[in-house]
Amino acid sequence: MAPRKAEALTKKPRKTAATKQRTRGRPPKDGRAHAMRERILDAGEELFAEHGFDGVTVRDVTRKAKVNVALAHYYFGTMRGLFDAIFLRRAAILNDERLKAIDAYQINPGAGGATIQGFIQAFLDPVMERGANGGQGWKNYLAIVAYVNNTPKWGGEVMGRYFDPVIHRLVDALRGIMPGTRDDDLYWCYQFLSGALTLTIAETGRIDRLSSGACRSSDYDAVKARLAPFMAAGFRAVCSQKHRPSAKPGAAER
Amino acid sequence: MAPRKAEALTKKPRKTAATKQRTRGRPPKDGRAHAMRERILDAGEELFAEHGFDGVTVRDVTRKAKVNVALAHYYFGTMRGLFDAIFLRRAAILNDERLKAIDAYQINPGAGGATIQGFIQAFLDPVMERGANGGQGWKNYLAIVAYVNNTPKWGGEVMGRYFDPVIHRLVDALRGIMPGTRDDDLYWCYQFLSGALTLTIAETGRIDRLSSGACRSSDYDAVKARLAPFMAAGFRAVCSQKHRPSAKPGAAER
DNA sequence: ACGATAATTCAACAGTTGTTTATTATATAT
DNA sequence: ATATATAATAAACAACTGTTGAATTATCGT
Repeated sequence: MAPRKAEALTKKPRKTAATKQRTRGRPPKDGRAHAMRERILDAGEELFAEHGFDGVTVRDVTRKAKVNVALAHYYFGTMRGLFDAIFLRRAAILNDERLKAIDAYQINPGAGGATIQGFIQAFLDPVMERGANGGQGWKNYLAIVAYVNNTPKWGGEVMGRYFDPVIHRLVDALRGIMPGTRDDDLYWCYQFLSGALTLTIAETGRIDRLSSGACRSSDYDAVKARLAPFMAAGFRAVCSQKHRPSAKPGAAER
Repeated sequence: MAPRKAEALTKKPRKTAATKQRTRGRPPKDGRAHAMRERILDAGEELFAEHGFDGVTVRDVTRKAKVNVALAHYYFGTMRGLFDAIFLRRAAILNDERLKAIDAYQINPGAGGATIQGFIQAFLDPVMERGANGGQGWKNYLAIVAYVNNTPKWGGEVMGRYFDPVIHRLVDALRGIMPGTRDDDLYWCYQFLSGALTLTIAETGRIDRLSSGACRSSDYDAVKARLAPFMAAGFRAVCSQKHRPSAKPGAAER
């Protein structure tokens, strides 16, 4: 590996007098308790969002947080522990909002009753809201969720532990208004929805270049206006076709 | 880092006589030239598919390929060079097939003329075919494509360099049979398609658990039967709505 | 037959890695 | 006031990292 930093070494601040610079020991409290712990979480969130788990070192994180390396292990034990803490910090908040949004829609779906698109919109809205107006911290967090969801090593287990309840809530609601739909149809459709959402919150910048500027990865308003209608139509197309005798695909379309 | 291997050291094979084990130097040719070069590519493909770029070391690759570390640098210069070589090896094949599939469909779309679903199916078919019947090598490669597409660091540049032509070909074809469609609608819809496809070829195993076994990540036949109809319906729903005066989403549905 | 070239391993390099232990300073409970 | 718990840094650890240069053996062009 190539050397990363080449700085002139600073002269060691011998504690003669005058300055009395404290460099070790517990700091005097200044309002915020656990301030450094959260600095570590924020720095890690930013770095993991950009480089993934394996692309980040503990020292990268503590350097960005302006904190000693050992402090990360003091609070989180291992690097994996740090990652999990970052993942957990916002997961509960987001999942709670999503469950409530689906419940609220089911209780009061507005005129005409509940629709597929309505449930999907409820499922998506909290994510869109955080992505659009939650600040950089939430953007970074969503990028981490995208990373985890797409990583074979973790996509199975880690995502499931935290996100499954909301997803089952959505699938159940959709099954309720599309009676007789097969489970495999429902879950495959959910996967298509999940993939589209995942790539969106990853904000890779790919669509920006691909569309020559017609779209911007960060434009959550544009996504919000299109994703739910798109997905609802997809669910309807796949789940309504009565394909018991394995009907050839491509029969009825356009 | 925890120690990785703890093996009893083998006794050094002093070249007295009899065995005459050659351990260094150019090997006598036995049919296959560049056999070791391809062993490195295969080993890297498998490892990068599972762990991503940063989760793999050159030594991991050469160990799996049963080859000396230095040989990887002899052939590929840097680790990044190795990754690029792996990415490139199958990219040309796949893209060529996809371009031909779209062309073939446009020339002879069958009774009733070309459809949205038809073009999407042509775009997807080569991927589905390789994923279903291409063997483990192609599965690993597709997982790498998924990894690159979802990684902010590379999703923008690397993917574009190799995959853009096929995508523009698809988008142009779709614009042709949906005249007047706005470019942002088209490209956002493509992103939804791309995300769904990406998560599928990542084969994370998530849907297996989520669906309690109703779906299997590796079941490309199931995907093939559902993805194109789903996406075609989504494109139609988003691209046909004449939303010049920014029509409220959720107005006409179900 | 022979020199050049290609393909491979060996051995080392300097820097980085996750983690641990020792040390220091403040806060808090008694 | 004093002991204990908390929050932080400093320094070290052994293992691992990407990469390079030298050594070794086979093939190929002449």
